[in-house]
Amino acid sequence: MLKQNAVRPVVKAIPEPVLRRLPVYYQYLRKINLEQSGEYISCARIAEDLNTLAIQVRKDMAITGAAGKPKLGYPIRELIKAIEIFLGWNNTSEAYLVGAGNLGSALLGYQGFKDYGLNIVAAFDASPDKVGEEIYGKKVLPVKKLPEMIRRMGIKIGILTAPASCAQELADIMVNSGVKAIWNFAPVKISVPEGIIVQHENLASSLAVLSKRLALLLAER
Amino acid sequence: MLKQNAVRPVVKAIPEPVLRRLPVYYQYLRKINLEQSGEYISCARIAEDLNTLAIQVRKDMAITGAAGKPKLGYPIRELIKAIEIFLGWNNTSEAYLVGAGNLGSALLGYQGFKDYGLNIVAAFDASPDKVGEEIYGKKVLPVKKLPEMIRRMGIKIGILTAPASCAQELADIMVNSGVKAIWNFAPVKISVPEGIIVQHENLASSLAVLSKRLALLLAER
DNA sequence: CTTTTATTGATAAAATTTTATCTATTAACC
DNA sequence: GGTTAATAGATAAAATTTTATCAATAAAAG
Repeated sequence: MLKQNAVRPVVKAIPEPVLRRLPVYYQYLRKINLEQSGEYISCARIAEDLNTLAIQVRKDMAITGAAGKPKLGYPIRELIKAIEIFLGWNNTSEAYLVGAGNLGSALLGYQGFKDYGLNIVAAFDASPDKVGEEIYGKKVLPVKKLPEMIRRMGIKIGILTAPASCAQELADIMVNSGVKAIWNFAPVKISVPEGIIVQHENLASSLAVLSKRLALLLAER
Repeated sequence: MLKQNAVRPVVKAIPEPVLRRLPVYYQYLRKINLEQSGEYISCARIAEDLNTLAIQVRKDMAITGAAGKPKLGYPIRELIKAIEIFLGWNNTSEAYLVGAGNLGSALLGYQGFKDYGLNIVAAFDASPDKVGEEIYGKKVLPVKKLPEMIRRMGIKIGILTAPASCAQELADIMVNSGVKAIWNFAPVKISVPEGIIVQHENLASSLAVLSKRLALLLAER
């Protein structure tokens, strides 16, 4: 009999702060890779440019498995590759976007996602006005067809940009049809069964950090 | 002579995770306040609904200064008010948005900001096509006028939704004209003088967390 | 009016994350 | 080729954040 507990954490949980920093390095390194000719880059340099600490950069890189050389630093392209592979951005995942409003349209038009291995295949909306339209080359389909399409295409990622009032309902539909991860832009918490991932994107959270810092700054006299 | 160091941290630095959670409570509490009739709500209930831990909720609430009553919980409306005041969302700040592209337009159209004390007064863009337009009732002005307008209106917050390639340049303009905080949606790190706040909103960071979790989930067989 | 119980608030422990220090490696220089 | 210096990698310490425990309080019940 196999000891399940001993086997499970082969894939050690990655600290969220690390995961959030990796894309920052990634964007930076790709830029550097285009701009400069050198093959290698040091932690110190990365840290300076991104104003953080060299040690943190080194630790973060260690997590992706990237290896550097003493006196030289990390090979830039390998570093990029390592992050890409680590995050699973090397092979594209297809996603449906649900809710073709302002924000939804903006996301449909965002070219950057392909760099992150995300391909938004189509959009869905409840409004008859929007259905049939094309937004940045992506078809807008009726929500009614969502379950069938998720199943047929084996879609695992849903991007939820619908109003708060229907977010839960749409999340349920997605989950029941086989979606495993929901990127939730609606400003409400949505409940999902265990084993389903919800990544809540909350502009307000970010704004809160800014607001409070600004308030403190301005209060300093 | 006053000891500056002793005086400075009257306003204790607030942990960022706490700041990021407060808006989640805020959104939740406002919803609860409309939906249910009870005056009070307990940590346990909040924690259950938001699936987190009661202790964490209590700690977070303590930071805002909100006080609860044994056996009853927290007065809902006071809690909402406490968060609002704590984050400085009770009095509105005016902001300019720079870069009226897809994302910029989406933000201009987002009604929620007024709940967070943020009022986007106008947009600026470099493209002559966009200048003169109105987006969701907000005028799009030429970037050339940005410095003057920031000064004249005493704007402290800039929302940067321009392409990566001109982000730094626009940030410099804003800072030089008096902006104290930049909410940066461009996928590049921008450098600012000390004392200026940059809040970097990186979709890729959020996506990274989702990607990795999904990869781990699917790898679990 | 006393007892019970749910709940906050305070204090303490544990876990995690960040930062520092030290060691080993290797390219560049002499 | 040996020496120096820059840099990654490993280990350890510090700081922060989360979670647990316990004590105090006051509403509700008897």
